[in-house]
Amino acid sequence: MYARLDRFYGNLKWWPAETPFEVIIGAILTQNTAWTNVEKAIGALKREGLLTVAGLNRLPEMQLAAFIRPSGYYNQKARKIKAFLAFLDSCHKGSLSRMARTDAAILREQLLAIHGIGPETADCILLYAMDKPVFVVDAYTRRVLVRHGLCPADISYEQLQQRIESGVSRDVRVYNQFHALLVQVGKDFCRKAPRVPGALWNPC
DNA sequence: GGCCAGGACACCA
DNA sequence: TGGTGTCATGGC
Repeated sequence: MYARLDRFYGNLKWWPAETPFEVIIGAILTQNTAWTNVEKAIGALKREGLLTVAGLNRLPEMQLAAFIRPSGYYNQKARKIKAFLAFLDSCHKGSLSRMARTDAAILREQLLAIHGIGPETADCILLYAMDKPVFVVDAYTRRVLVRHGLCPADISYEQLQQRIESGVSRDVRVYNQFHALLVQVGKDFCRKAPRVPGALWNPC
């Protein structure tokens, strides 16, 4: 599947961000949200020169919420971003490069302990911002694999992650590209099933 | 006007 | 432990 998708789409060059910090903020903002809405929020922060650790640290939570309003759930997400910044400051002296030198398994546990960072967001940060070999499981990954009969629908996050990681090379570039490919093919051919029982949707 | 989008958490039985 | 409600905007 990886080889076929890679041939079909080519290098998708994920994550769409200019800096590791932008990856982290994007990972929080994209929770249950269309990426086009995240781009508006990221753009608003960039225009004001606020998309830096120092910039967001000095921005009050209420004002941050106003900037990221287009991404939806803006009050929740502003709180989550502030929670991450507090973690970065207390555990890694505010340094992303220092954070990146932390062992992947330990860092994952640290991230999961932060309010608003669950398995998928933590793994996005580990893979796309910290260059750790951790596969990101998301709604598209699950949907595409379930509809190909490659895993049961009720498989847990960690079980599905394990299954994929054991099937491809343990390589940051491969994990990066494979996740991007699954999202792309999911968007193109495997939309969410309609609520009406028995109704048809685009089969993969 | 309704559905959906690259989740996570609080609350309850 | 698992199910359900909540958070919210923008595009189709």
